[in-house]
Amino acid sequence: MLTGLEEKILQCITRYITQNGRSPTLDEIGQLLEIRSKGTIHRYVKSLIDKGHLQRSGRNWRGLRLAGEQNRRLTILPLAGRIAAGKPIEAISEQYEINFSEMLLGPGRYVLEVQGDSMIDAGILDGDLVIVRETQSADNGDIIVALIDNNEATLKRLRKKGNQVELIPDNQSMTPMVYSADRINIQGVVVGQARMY
Amino acid sequence: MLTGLEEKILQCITRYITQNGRSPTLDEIGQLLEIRSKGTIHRYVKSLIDKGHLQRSGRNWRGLRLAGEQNRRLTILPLAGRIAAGKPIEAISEQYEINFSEMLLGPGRYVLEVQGDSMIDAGILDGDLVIVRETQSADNGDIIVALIDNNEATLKRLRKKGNQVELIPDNQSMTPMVYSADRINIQGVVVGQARMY
DNA sequence: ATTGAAAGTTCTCCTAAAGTACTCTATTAT
DNA sequence: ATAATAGAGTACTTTAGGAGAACTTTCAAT
Repeated sequence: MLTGLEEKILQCITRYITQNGRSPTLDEIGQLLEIRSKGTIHRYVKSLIDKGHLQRSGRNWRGLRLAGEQNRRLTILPLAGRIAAGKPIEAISEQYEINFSEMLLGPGRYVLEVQGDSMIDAGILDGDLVIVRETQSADNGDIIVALIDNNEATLKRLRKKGNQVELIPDNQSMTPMVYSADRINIQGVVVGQARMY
Repeated sequence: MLTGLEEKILQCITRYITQNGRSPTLDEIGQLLEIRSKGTIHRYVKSLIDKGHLQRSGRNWRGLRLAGEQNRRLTILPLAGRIAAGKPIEAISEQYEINFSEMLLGPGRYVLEVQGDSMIDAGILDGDLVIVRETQSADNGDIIVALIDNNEATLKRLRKKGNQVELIPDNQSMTPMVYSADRINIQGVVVGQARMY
């Protein structure tokens, strides 16, 4: 069981690591928590290590690590709230976090850079990255990487119709194409999309 | 676990190699990092080699190579190629990788969930996540989180016009709004966007 | 093949910053 | 009253990072 201060310090360290990618020094913890004495901080950090919530890697400075499962938090960002036009940011209660590792770290994931506007109405623009999960099967409505006649690859939304397969571009100016099922090879389904500015 | 300088040197070498196709000399690293003593550089390059992040190929000059990137793999995915409607996937030469950590792990990053369609033409849809870097300043054309009259928060594209600030929705059905600069508070700029299916 | 400049290696010395180990004190709940 | 919690502070040890001298190795120009 953690005492109040231990709890505060652990939260502080977790937050610092997710934001800065490395652990804080004792003094930095002290500054954030407005505690002047690093001896005090050290005492509680030590007890957190003893209790198994933290690890010290070697004797380096900034060598604190979260123990156990919390290592994966590297790809977690704080979800600060929702933003809508014309309203204040709606703060999300408590510390809700958004974890990108599900999207990124599963097996068989790879990234494709999208060329062209065929999925523009789905918010997938020219130059965007899509994260694809390798699979041979997909459901209606999934956005898939399809290989046509073992020749052309394309990114489209899937609709199966009996023995036929419809590949639907999310772009009003383009028309769906229908193929017999044996001409289409599903290579993967899109599980995520990202863009960097 | 890398120390601050080790991290800096590793980044410096990585950048140099990607830009110039060969590794830098110790002195060049020193110049880039403003460290006069190549003995110091050598010490840390050596420890990076010992830790498995770098390799030395033979004893040539400029013989450094990047090695085991396990640490960074968390946010790195293979970039398999480009995909365009109607064409085979254009394989990307060599093993190019896409690193999400720049976008995700910088200081002061947080995530907002977008509500509404005001940025739909920029490919930011209702429900998308935007990764925001906290800052008070932004450039024209940046997508920013703006606080209006310390009251309403909104996600818009920025255009400064002298003493006035224009907040432009990327949505044809909505009109830009103009404010005097002192009513607008920039809270951050959007550095990334992501969507999970 | 020789040679000299450039690059890499090894070493010592130094300082500032960070971590550790204490003691002393105050507050609070049982 | 006592134990647990929390804070301040002092003294000490260890580590990170930097400078630079002296040395060896590599490589290209002669």
